[in-house]
Amino acid sequence: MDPSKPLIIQSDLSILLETHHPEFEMLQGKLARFADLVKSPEHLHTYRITPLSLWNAAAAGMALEDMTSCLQQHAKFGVPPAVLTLIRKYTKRYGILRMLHVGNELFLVSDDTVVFKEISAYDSLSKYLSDTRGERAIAISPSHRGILKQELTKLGYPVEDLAAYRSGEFLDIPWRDDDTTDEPFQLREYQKQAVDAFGRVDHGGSGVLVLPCGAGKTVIGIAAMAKASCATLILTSNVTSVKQWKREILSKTGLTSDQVGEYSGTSKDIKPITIATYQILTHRAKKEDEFSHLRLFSEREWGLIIYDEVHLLPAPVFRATADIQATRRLGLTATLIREDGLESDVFSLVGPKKYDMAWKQLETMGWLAKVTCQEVRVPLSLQDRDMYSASEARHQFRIAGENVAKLEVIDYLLRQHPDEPTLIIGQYIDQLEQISAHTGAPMICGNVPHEHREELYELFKKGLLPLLIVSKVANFAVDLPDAAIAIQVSGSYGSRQEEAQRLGRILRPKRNGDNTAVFYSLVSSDTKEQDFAMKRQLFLVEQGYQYEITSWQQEV
DNA sequence: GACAACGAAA
DNA sequence: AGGCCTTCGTTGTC
Repeated sequence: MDPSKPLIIQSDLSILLETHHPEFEMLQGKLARFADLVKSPEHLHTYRITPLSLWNAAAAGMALEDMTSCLQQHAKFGVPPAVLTLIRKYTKRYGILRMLHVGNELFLVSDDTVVFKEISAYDSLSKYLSDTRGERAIAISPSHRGILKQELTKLGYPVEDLAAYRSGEFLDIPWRDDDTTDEPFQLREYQKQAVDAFGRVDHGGSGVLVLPCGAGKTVIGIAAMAKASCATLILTSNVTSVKQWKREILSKTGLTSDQVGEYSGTSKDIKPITIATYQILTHRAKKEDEFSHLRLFSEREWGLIIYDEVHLLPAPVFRATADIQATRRLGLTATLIREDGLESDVFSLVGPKKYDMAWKQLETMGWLAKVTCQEVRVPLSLQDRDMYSASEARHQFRIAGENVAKLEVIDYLLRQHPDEPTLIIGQYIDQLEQISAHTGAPMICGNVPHEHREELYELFKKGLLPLLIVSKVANFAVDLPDAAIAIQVSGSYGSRQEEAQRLGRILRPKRNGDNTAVFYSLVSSDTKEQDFAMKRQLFLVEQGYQYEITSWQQEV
């Protein structure tokens, strides 16, 4: 026992980390690789180790000894033997079952005959596992490759999929020789590592790369495409992003515009490289209709499918993905967290985590700005306080979010940063209109035409407009210019992704000197909003951002 | 055939 | 639990 150590390991696989300990930051970085942060009050953070967090860590190349020794070296009261046993057991599970081809046949194999017996005992699996070939192999129908992995993962038996892929239609994708500059395009070191981690054939050909906003995920996707040299289907979250992929592909590779198609509401171009939105794949005119656009998956001999923002992948696309397991798949995301809990389907159907890069590490290397986070607690104004206590529970969150006392905090913060490009981001149109009227700055929400948006973006970029107020459009607008200050005035309940996305708006490296940016989150004190704010921050705290909490005192 | 306006879906 | 944004596909207009 050593009380000076910062970790307490509990037998339910939760870990407590003291935040004021000198080794806090180092351990935060390590734990994030194989455990999930579940609570982050000021003095003591709680992590939880789950089977899935261990499998993803193992798939990304983290050794069992790295995890256990990290715990053993820093545990105040030692590591309960039962915990070590469980970690070992779960981690080793990944790799016990493997899927592979022998000749043209697909097999589920294992050296562990006990595990084999265990899974055979499940009634729900028996229909996939009838064709046994001795004690260590079961022949699998190719059409069950996805559903079987999905089911086994849910039952606690992840499958390492080393089976072959179809090569798909060949397509030469050369990097463009750039005539206009002397500098040929170069992947950054970590981008190369990510592409290599994905491409390692001995580890299976599909998986997910986890990198922060602004790390260049598109470029990594293009590099993976170029390496695979095949017809590629790219799925992404919205039309702006479709256009962005197309632009990047045309500028970075030797492909011409007649080889790159957009599949969306307006055009249904299926080309060797085709870019589509998740929305069109899951579009139906009526609820009882079928998802007719899912046919896109088999309209061509795709050799690679890229799932951009894989944390947004909708359920019907999972189902379609289960059916195309012989096609290589690459998932790209800033976070494996889904607000709907379908993380295990990403793992089994798109693929395990192959590579991750911590946000703070990119910051240290200078690829991201140094962001300070501040939560400003604002007491409810008198009128809002009455309304808050008199309202039904389901209205209270909004009242707290729209607290008018936030206006004077905004004034104060704007005075603190007079010369820096600033975004105010919020959830409620009414509130944002009020702020717009109060500050005189323009607001962009859903019904502002794109043409007008672009004008405002342009002015903001040139520095002619110092302040821009944006609604939830900020969650989607790929082309929203970068700022140095972000003030979040309200948000959607406990969305960790939204918080990360908004912080992402100020991450791009700053040209002026110290490369710093500030993210403010305005929260009504002693309300529901305060509880949700903590939940929202979890992902960023896991990534090493510390929220400094200040209480707003009314100015006299 | 282009494009604005609208309702439905998620 | 609720609010907002986006996108699709259809209809109406020239």
